[in-house]
Order: sequence, then C-alpha cells, then structure tokens
Amino acid sequence: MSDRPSSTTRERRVSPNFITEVIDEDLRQRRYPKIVTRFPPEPNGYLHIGHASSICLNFGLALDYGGECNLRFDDTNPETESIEYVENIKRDVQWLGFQWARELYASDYFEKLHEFAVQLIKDGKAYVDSLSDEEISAYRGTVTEPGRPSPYRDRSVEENLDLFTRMRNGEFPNGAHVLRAKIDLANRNMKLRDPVLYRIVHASHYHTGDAWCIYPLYDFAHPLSDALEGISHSICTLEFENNRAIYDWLLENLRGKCGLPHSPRPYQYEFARRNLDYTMMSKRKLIRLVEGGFVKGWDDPRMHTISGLRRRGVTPEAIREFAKRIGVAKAENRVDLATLEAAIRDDLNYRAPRVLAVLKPLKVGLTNYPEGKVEHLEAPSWPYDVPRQGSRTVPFSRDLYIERDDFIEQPPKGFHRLTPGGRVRLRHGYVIRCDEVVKNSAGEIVELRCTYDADTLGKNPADGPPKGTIHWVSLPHAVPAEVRLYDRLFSVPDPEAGAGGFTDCLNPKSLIIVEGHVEPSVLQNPRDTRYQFERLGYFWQDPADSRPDRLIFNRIVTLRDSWTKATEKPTAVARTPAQAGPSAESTPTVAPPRTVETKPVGAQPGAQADLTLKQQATYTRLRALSIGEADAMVLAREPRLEAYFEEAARGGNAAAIARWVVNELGPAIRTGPAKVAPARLAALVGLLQDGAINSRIAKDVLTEALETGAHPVEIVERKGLRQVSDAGAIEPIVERLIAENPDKVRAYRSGKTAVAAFFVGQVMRDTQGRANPQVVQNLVTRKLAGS
RNA sequence: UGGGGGAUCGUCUAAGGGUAGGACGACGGGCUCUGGACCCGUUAGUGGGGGUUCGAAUCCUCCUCCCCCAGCCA
Repeated sequence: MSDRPSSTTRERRVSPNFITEVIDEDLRQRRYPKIVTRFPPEPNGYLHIGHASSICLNFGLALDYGGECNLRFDDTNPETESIEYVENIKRDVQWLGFQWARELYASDYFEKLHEFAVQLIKDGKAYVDSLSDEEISAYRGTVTEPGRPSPYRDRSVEENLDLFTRMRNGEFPNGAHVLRAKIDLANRNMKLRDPVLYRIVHASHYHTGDAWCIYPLYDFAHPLSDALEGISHSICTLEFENNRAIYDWLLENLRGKCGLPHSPRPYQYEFARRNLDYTMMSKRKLIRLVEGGFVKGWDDPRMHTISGLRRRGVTPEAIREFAKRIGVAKAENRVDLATLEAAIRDDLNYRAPRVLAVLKPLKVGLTNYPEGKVEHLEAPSWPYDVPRQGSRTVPFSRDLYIERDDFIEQPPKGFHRLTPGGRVRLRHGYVIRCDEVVKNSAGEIVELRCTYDADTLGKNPADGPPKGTIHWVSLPHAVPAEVRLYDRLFSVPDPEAGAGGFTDCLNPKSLIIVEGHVEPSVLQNPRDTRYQFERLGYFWQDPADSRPDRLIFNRIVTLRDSWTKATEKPTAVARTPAQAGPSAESTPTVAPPRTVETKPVGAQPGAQADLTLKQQATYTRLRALSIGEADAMVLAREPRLEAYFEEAARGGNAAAIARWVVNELGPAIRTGPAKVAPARLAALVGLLQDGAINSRIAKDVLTEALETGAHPVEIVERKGLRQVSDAGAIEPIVERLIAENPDKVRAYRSGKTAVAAFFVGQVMRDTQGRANPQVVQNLVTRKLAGS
C-alpha cells in the first residue's frame, strides 16, 4: 500500500502515549512476564468507531510488545445481551484485522466469581442487604452528605452465607436481597459506599441459560475476570476512574485467595473516549436510531458502527490509520470528521482504480462525429502519481453524457468547465466545443450540441490547451446504476448534546439516491472493487443490495473539492473577529488595549484574607524574616511545612530555605517525613549561597537525596559537583558546539534568538550541570553574535 | 458545597527544566488530461495571576472553566 515499504518495517501500531509509558516502566521493572490486555465489550449492541480506538489500543499494544490480547464478553446482565451481538462483535474485531489470543466470557467465570463472593463473606467483607433499591439509594447519601449503614450490615457470617446460598438457589424474587461489599458508607468516593456485588435476576442468560438467578455486577466481575486471565494492563475509559477504587479494593482483598495469584495483579488505566463530530456513540441512542427506523439497520452506511463503515466501503486499514492519527490521551475531545475522511482518502487513493461515471447526466451530441462510429479509447486506471499499472478501454461515440454541473450558461469567474462557445477536454478523449444549448419548453437545458476536435487525442489542440477536463460516458454504452450518496447523519457537531432530542438534528440529506451511468468496464471487475469515479469520489457496490443486472453503488467519501468550497464561501457568514481587521469601520468606542490592573500581591483573591488569626500571625512573623509573600503564605497555611522550615532555618538563611521548602520539598513533606532532614537541607542551601554549587546542581542532588535518603552534601562531595565559573574552561565547549551546529547558528543570526537556549542547554548537559549558567549564557550570546 | 479527572495552534496530539513540534483543516503558490494526488510555503497555541530558576508548557501556589460519580447498567 505504501510507496515506501522499506521505512514501514517495525513501525509501531500504537503511537507512544501515557499507557505505553507505564508499560515501558513495568517491563523495565520486570513486573509482568508479558503484556496481556483484553477488549471487553458487553454484547448488548454493535461496535462503533469509538470502540475501534479501544480495539486498536488493546490489540495494538499486545502486538507491539509481543504480548496477548483476549476478547472477553462482559456479559453479566442477562436482560440486555444476546448471541447476535456476540457474533457481530467477533466479526467486526476480525474484520478490523485483529485476532484474539483467547475468546472468553465473564459468564464462564460465574462459578469462580461466586466462590470469591463467599470468600468475602467469610472474611466479613461482604454482607447480604435486604433493603429495597430505593432504600439503598437513600441510605447511600449524596455527594455532599455521608451515607448511613443499612440495618442489615452487621449480619453474622453464618446468616450471610445462608442468605447468599438461598439467593443462589432461587428462593427469593428479584430485588429481595443483594450482596454488598462492606467498605465505607461515609467514603467521599460514592463508589466505595458499600457497592452492590450481586443481584437477583430471574432471567435466562444467552450463554449460561438458566443455571443462575444471581448475577454479579460489572464492578465485581471485571477486576476479578482480569485477575483470573492474568491481564497485566486493564484499559478502560475515563468514566470508570472512580470505579478503580473498587477494582483495587477487591484485588487487594482477594489476591492470594481462592487460587488467585498474589502477584502480579492487573491495574486499571483510563483514557478518554474519542468523540467524532456529527456522530453519536452512545449505544442506547444508536439502538433508538435503529429501532426507530431512522436508519436502515446497524449496518446502514450512514452509521459510524464498524458494520456501517464496512458496508459503506471504508477499509480496516483506513480505520486503523484513523485511530493511530487521533492517538490516545486523557483530555476530553471532539475529533473533526475531516480527520476520518483524510484517513479514508489516503487509503483509497492507492487502492481504487479510476473509472468514469456520470451521476447527474446531461446529454451531449457531437454533431461532427460520424453516426454509428465507436472508438475504444485506451485509458490508464491510475494517475501518473500512483505507482500502479493497469488500464482499460472506454467506448466513445457520438452521444455522450456529461455531468450537469460541468456546464453553466453564465459561468462565474474561474469556472474551468464547459460554457457556451467554450472548450473542454473530455477525460482520456477529445477536446470539444459547445456550439448550441438545447432547451425544452420549460426553459430547462436538455442537451448540448458540440463539435469535437479529431486531432486532440493525447495532444493539445493548435490553439492551446483547454482550461478544464471533465468526465463523461458514452450514452449507448453506459451502464445504468443506482448511486447512493451518503452524507453525515446529523446536522450538528454534537447530536448528543441536546436534551435527548437527537431526532431534531437529523440531516435530511444524509442519503440522496440518484440514477447514474457508469463506464462498462466495471462489469469486468470483481464485485468488491473500490473505485474512484473521477472528479466525484470513491465508490463501491453495496455488498448487500447490488446485483449484476442492477448495480448499486455506495459513495464511500467524496474527493476533496476546493472549487465548490471556494464558490460556496460567500454564504458562510461566520467571520472571526480576527478577520475583521483594521479595515473594519473603526468604532469610536475602541476598547483600549486591555489594561491589566496590577494589584498588590497580598491582595490576590483567596490569599491573605482567607488566613485564620493564627495563620496571620505566622505570616507576619515570616514576612519579618524577609521571606517572600508567596512562600510565607504557603508556610503560614501548612503547619508541616512550617515546622520543617523552622528547624532548617535555625542557622539562618531563612528566605532561601523558605524557597526550597516551599518549591522543592512541599510534596515530600506533605506525604510524610521527607528523607532529607532539615539540617541537611540547610547545609545544601549553605553550599549554594557560598557559590560552591549552582541551583541546577542543588536541585539534582536534592532529588537524588529525596529518593535515596543520602546526605545531599555527601552526594556533592562524592560526585565532585563543584560549580565551574571559569570562562576559560567553558569556552572550548561553546566553540565546539557552535562548530558542530552551523544550521542553528544560522537560525540564530537570522533572528531566531531562542536558539541560544539550545546551546546553553547543551553546555549544561555536557558539564553535567556543573557549568555556571550565567557564564555560559554570556559566552554563548557573545559567540553567537559572531565575535 | 464532597470526591475523582482534565485544560497546548480552529481540531487531535507531542515536548516530562534547555529552539513549543507533527497530523488534519484553512490560506497562498508550483505541478497536473481528476478543481484529486503530490510538492513548496504561510497562518495559528501553552486557560489566568503570582512565585522558584540563568532559563518554565514542564516545578510551587492561588484562581477560572470543562468532564465524571448518588443504577440492583457497563
């Protein structure tokens, strides 16, 4: 596919991201024998383009790291799941080009999961609650108020065991009891307020039949399924961040029990689901689209389901490329549809042979072409820039169809197509001139009478090349075909944003069906050939509806079209303020350049005013020690930091020590006793004040001391980290770097002065931070200036 | 109001104290028997204030805005 296959070997499937960083580190530490991921769909709907990101991530990671990825159906809710979904999900994953190591079902673990639940009960960490669902909800409290324990929370282990057994035996109706984890009803994380682990559901399950009438919930089944499978990295979406606490609680309480290995255990990582402009990803709403008849099924080519994209003609390669381009991250996002389209076009450009087809025909009669004559013109299937071989012949005759849009009686400026009296090149054929426009009684154009220039096949006419080239088909030879022109299903970028009423923003033009005419060569090609209809877009035969005697084409994606875009521009009203520019009528009330009122620092909102009386006193005292306002503020508010500071500052240097305590040691002190004692920090700061070391050395040393607990001054001694301020020692390094980077020097001299920082950084690196940065700075600036 | 996350060109995403880079888009040009492709160029960004540092997207601090959590769904 690629024209540079040599460079694509060993290319990563997943671009580096925060998860690959975790994996790299885990591999360095040898925490797992191998990387094992899983793609865990619930079989209650079809996969969509959003799932494709997750699939490419999980399977791609396994491929990149030589690990494995399982396909696991998260089928713990018998009421919404079905085998139809299972089969389609499998088909979609395989079609995308991935093969799972193992095909698994959470429901296959039901017996094991039950055993875990019993273990939790025996350990006093789970109990049967007999409150109704409304009561449980009420007892759980709210985000601002703690919950209260259920009156059943302290049942004995025996009673819990008995009740749980009877739940399993089907002695109770739905909702009579649930099994809950005994965690903490006052926890600030709502998810930890005794989450429900099992509920009674008298329903048969597509996979386990009627074997069970109690079913585990996601929060219980998921982490344990991961652990059972030996998953190393359990990747899910952002909305499960709070659930991670349950994940960890369960694994910490059950690891090493019931045959579960103590270690390694899986950990959960969350990434942001990708949102695509003009599409919906919510399964619930997708179902409404299908069941409400707004589309013609899950594989309607307007749907961004995997099956819809497949039927539309998009290739798995294009989808994978798209997933790779948009990447993986944790920020909320809304991906431009143009990104998907670009990935599709890039793929199809090298895959789709070119043919000629006319979608909205306008008859052209060549008055000087012999009646009954037919020529078979040789036409390459690929443009010169696509390195592929192949051609076909296209019949040419007296009567043709051209695209209606390619003729305008009164053309706008810049129109390069056919006009009255104008000339145009017929793609792979002759140059023609329009002599006459034939209209019907209603004034509509029904035919063009043209003459062709017989001496223009493969060469330009004597009077110069025509402005444009248009596509055409020979009328008597054309193959009629239904052509389905698909456009975005919704007319707004975020159809899910509105309060439920996505039906208001359906695009009425999302499907336009036209009767088109295709050159006859398509009859010779395999049915699943994807074509470029030149100047129109990429098309292929609808895999479900097209028949040899009745061709039906789907438009996969249009070609980029800078002409239409340019002509439509005036209608686009949106004009950014930046474009308004100075030429806009200058209003007398021009806003002055934003005046930034510089408030006294202490008057920042939320600053001194919020201090308690005691903190005020501390603040004042610290300020008297000539400690900066910001530092004094932090110390006044945080007793732990303040205590540390007091001890460290006994020998003086209060202001400098305050800076170090606040800016460098804050996190370490807050989370416990820092590994660097106050007196040791003071000693380090002393070296810095004496100029023996610079702040770069001090920071590096402090970082190391914080990790190892070593004495910072001893680190300085051991490594011989003395600051080098002698310009004579530094100069050769600067000169060498300048000699080695002529391009950077040039950039600097042409105005890009920021490059100086590059040289400073290099010198600092070369000297392991020992050079005096000010000296370096001066040297670099002087040398770069060209002295 | 509690807790958990997040914020970098229009969009998506890199840079983890040392030149803010790439992709998509937009704009301009070249080339062209596709107003496609390709090539070249331009545009444009660190949410805000303060601090630390020779140097801050990155470290500290205060603030703002956005998302998620009160299913016996996943």
